[in-house]
Amino acid sequence: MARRTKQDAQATRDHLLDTAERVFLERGVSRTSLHDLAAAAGVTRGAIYWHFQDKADLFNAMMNRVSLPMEQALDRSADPSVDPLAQLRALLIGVLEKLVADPQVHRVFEIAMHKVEYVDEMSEVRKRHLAVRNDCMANVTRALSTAMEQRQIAPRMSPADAAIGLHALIDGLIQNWILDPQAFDLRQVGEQVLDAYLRGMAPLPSAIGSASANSRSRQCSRTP
Amino acid sequence: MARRTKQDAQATRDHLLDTAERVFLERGVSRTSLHDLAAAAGVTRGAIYWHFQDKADLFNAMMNRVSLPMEQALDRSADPSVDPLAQLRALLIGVLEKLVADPQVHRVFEIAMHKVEYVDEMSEVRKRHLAVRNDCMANVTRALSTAMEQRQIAPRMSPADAAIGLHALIDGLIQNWILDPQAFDLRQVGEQVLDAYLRGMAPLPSAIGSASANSRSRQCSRTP
DNA sequence: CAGTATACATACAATGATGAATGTATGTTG
DNA sequence: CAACATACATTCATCATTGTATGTATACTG
Repeated sequence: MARRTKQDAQATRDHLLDTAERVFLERGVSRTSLHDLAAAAGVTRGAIYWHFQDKADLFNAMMNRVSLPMEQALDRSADPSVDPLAQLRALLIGVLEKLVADPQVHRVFEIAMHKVEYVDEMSEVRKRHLAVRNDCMANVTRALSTAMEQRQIAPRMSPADAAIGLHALIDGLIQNWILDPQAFDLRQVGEQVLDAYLRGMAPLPSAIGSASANSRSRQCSRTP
Repeated sequence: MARRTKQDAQATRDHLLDTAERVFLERGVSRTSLHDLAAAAGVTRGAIYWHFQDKADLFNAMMNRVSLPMEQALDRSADPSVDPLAQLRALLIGVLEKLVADPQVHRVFEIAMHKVEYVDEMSEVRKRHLAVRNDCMANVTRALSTAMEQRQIAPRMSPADAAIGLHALIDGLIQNWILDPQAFDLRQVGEQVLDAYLRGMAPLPSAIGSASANSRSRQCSRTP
């Protein structure tokens, strides 16, 4: 075969990444040779080496297809002015919904969690994971800080620690759901569990007279 | 070299597993050849093939060295009679403490989470993980059920769902701590976060007159 | 104190993965 | 339309890994 048009080349590249999602999910990243990938995509290794430097480069491209949009989405929705807790809640539930609704996100998350070893060239992926997490945690911490100022949550623990817990809760839910999606309804159970945690951070209703603003953390039945 | 005494053989086996923990952590499971392992342990592949069928068998043995004791510990401490919530709390915090205190547990957890791909022969490890989780979840669900009967927690959600959340919370904390142990104090933050979640499951204090038994979930300052 | 099973080491054959080098037909540009 | 860059395919040499088969010295057993 010979040179195709640029659109064709882009299609080949996309198709390679789609195929990588499938094959990585099946056989794991390290057990998948570039020959396997090429064969599954109906091309030869030459095509892969044309579009990507090596397997790690291809893997990063595959991850970025889903992680970049999600990061942008997270950064866009930062408006800490009114009802930060409700915003945070909506945002986190939105992540769970995305995971359930978008099979590509599901696939890539499962690969990142169970089908790759974070060593050598993949350890930079882990660093990136850490960076994304820290960024996310900073956002959540900021939101919780504002929520605390507005007396939506009580100052039992620092916003940073509360954010760690919130992040761990969502992370753990996703982790467990990926491990066995049949086990429970991520969206519904996630909402219940998330509300329980938020309720636990709310001020004591017995101190109703003390706080100025609202003390409810459950005007939450939005985002169906 | 030739035949050693039985104690020597057992020592060789243990040393192989110790070495596997180190090398798997460094290079990942699939990128570690049995030659690498043998060399790192100061033996040849013959020794490995004598003690284990293959790499998967060795990996399972390595996992079982820490998972079997933990399972037994979990099963032993099932006494749902008095204050099930406090018992559950102590048990979960005990897990976090174990993780912080025992570097071997730390290593093996990190391997299981970030240094192995759950495919092919390793997929049975994943099944085992699922089985252990289900067993654990059953225990937690039972404890929460009892707690609900004793009005320690409110019937907002099913004990099973609440257990999912609790497990996710601990899982997520561990996951995040393994990812970056410097980021926070697993023991202390874990306790705070766990208490927040439990508080969120408690009955509303406004309904104090309705419940018969105790409504406190925080006589918790045991297990230092 | 032989004989046997044990606890490894060594050697071997088969397979498979990698990266680079090269070939080639075709779009694209001037 | 010529010249060049592109988008792959093909080939090759090298190295790594695996499982097994065999060797061997020693601990244990009767």
